[in-house]
Amino acid sequence: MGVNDNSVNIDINKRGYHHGGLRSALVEAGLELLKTRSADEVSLREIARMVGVSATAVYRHFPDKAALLGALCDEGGRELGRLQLAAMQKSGGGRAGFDAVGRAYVHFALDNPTLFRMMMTTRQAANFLDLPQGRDNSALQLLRDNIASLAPAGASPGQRHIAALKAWSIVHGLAMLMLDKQVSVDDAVIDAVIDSASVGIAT
Amino acid sequence: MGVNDNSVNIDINKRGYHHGGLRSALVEAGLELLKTRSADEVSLREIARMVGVSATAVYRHFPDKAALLGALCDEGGRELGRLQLAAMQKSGGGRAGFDAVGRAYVHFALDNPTLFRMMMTTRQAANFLDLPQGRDNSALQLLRDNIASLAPAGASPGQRHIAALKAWSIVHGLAMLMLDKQVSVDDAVIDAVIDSASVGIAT
DNA sequence: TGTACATCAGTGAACGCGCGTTCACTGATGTAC
DNA sequence: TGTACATCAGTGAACGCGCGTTCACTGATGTAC
Repeated sequence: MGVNDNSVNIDINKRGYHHGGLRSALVEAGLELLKTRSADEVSLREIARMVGVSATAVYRHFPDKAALLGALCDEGGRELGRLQLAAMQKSGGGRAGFDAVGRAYVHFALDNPTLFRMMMTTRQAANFLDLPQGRDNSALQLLRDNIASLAPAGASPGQRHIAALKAWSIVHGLAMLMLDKQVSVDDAVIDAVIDSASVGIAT
Repeated sequence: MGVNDNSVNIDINKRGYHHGGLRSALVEAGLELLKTRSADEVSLREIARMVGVSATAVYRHFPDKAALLGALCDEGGRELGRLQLAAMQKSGGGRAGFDAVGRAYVHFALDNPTLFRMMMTTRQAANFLDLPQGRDNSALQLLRDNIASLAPAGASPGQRHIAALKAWSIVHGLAMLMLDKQVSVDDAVIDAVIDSASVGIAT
């Protein structure tokens, strides 16, 4: 601002600008872009433009566009995990915990439409119902653990599996329907659906 | 096939070939293409190529690419409606009817991955829970009617609304998770989830 | 029945577009002696 | 402290790509007199 723009720009364009390297600046910008653009509108060039760097600079940090988008998905997965864990801890666990985790899931999707879609479409990460111990999918692990603890004592593994999948389907379906504007976004409705879902599970 | 390919081609290339006009041939080819291609791999040019016609010929029948894709969605909606109605009638209605309609929904999605996604993403048609009387969305109307008839006698309109949305979320979520390969496709699992969903509703 | 003209569904060449990616390069920083 | 060299993160020009769409056109069919 003002007279000294030149020197400012010079400072900025030194190494180590962007507080943590170009790589994380690109990821940050990418996540930002994904909030308002659909998947096919997300270009490597535009992400580079947002950061104020040439498109080719990206190739210093990622082998190709897919890798850049993959990094966005990774970051999204971590963020979702953090949000769900926080929601869980705040709620105190149990049925309230399940509700909180489900709500966090839906709200994350609504806050990050394209990122959420991309994570689901392109990541194999979340085949969590079939895995004994997901490594990095702590986000979804939480959901499963919750459901397991809520199911009636006499439930068979098969029944628990179906219950978990049903619960996941509810939050996932609700998120997608609202994302696609098939159902209008309404926090009270989200709460009510999730609440009625946990009734079904706990019974 | 064989010697007379020439005359065959000449016959084919007269007006009225393709049994019903170029328009429906394009729609047919488009639906076929959508079965194996993702949304951003679907090009107007390729659909035209499949039919054996120049890309510009498409503009005789549709103002632009979006209109062509819109026609595919319309056809998809009609097909889904037919399938759900047939499933419903075959099942005899009631809770079995709900299950059958839900199964038809999921199977349609799995059989038409990109089309289903497109219908959901780009069509406003299905905001059916908020509409008093959907005109052309008979497909989704069925689901709502079923749930209304299954809900307990004393249920309030608000409760029915939530129950309907929950049911829709379950089948939609299950379909999307399987479409995205987050959950492996398994008819028995589909049946079990939908069955456990209708227990929840009928109770 | 023949002729003149309008209509209509197709053709193929051409356009501009933004994209992902490659390339040879530059100039600042770090390191060895 | 100075010099020589390697490393590294960036630059900008250029590429080929398939795309949607436009354009002027062609030739067959339908219609009026």
